[in-house]
Amino acid sequence: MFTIGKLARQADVSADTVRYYEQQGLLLPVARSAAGYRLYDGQALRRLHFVRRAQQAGFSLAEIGELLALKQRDAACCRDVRSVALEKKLQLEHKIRLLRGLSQALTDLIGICHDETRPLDQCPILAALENNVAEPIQG
Amino acid sequence: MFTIGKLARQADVSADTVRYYEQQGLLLPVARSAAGYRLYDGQALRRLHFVRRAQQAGFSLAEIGELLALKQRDAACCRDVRSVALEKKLQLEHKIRLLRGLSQALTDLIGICHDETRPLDQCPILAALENNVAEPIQG
DNA sequence: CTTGACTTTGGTGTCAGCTCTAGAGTTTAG
DNA sequence: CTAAACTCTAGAGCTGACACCAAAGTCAAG
Repeated sequence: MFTIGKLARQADVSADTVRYYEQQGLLLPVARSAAGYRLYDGQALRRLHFVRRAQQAGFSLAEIGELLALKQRDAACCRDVRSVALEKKLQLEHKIRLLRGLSQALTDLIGICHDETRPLDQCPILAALENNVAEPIQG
Repeated sequence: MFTIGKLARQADVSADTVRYYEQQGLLLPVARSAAGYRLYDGQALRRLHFVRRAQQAGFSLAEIGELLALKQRDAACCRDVRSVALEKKLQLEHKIRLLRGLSQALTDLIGICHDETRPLDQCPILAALENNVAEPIQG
C-alpha cells in the first residue's frame, strides 16, 4: 500500500491528475490512512495504467469510464468491449478523413503559389482564401 | 453599410461570433452609427469570409490573425504566406500520423478478439490495455 | 404609440483534462 | 527537534471558440 505520490510517479502522472481521475469516478483509493491519506495497491496501479493506455489509444476519460464499467458488470462480455473499440475506430477514421481533406486543401493552396516574390496584394493563396478553399482555384 | 446581424447572416455566423472576432483583433467594424451600432461594408464581409475559410483550412484564429497581419504589412510578400501554410501542413500531417497510429492500435486490439462470447475476465482487449497498447500482443 | 426585432455592454457558462493555489495537517530524514 | 517533503480539501484558472444572459437602448412597421 502506498500513497498518491508514489502511485503517481509509477504511472508518470501528477498526484493532481490521480485525484482528478478519482473525481471522474475512474480510480478510487483502496483505503485511507488514519490521517486521511489515500492508499493504493498494485491493482490500483494496473487500473491507472489501463486509464493511461486507453487514453493513448484515443479513448476519452468518459469512454474509459464505460470500459471500466463494463469490466465491473458480470453480464458484459468481450463483444461489448469490442463494439466500443470498433465505434471508436470509426470516429477516428472519420477525423482522419477530415484532416486529410484539410491537408489536401493546403497542398492546393501552396501549389498555386509559384512566384514567391510577388507582392502580397497579388498573393494567390490569400486570394484563394478570400474566395473558397474547398474548391480548386484557377489562377 | 450594414449592421452586425446582416453581416453575420451573410457569412452564416452569429453576431456573437463577429463580436468575438473583433475582440480577438480579427475584424474591426468600419464605423459606428450615431447610436453606437457597429457598421460594416463589403470589404468587411470579404474579411469575415477569409476568416471562416481559413478556419476551414485548419488555421486557428491566432494563425489567421498572423495571416491578416501579413496582409497589412507592405513589406511582406507571398513567400511569407506560403511558409505559414507549409508549416501548418506539416503540423497537420504530424497529427494525421498520430491518429493513424491510434487507428492501427485499435485495429490490432479488435483483431485479437476472436471469441466474442468470452467472459470479460478473459477479454484480450482489456488484457492488452492493461499491458501496453502500443506493442502487438500475443493473445 | 406600441410592438417586436435588433443592437449595445459586460459578464458567465460550455467542453476536456488537467494544473495551480492556499492554508492546514502529516510523515520522514537528519 | 526541526526542516523538508508530502498530503489533504475546496476551489479557481487554463486552453479555444464560441453561446448565452440581462438590462438597456434603438429602429422599423402597423
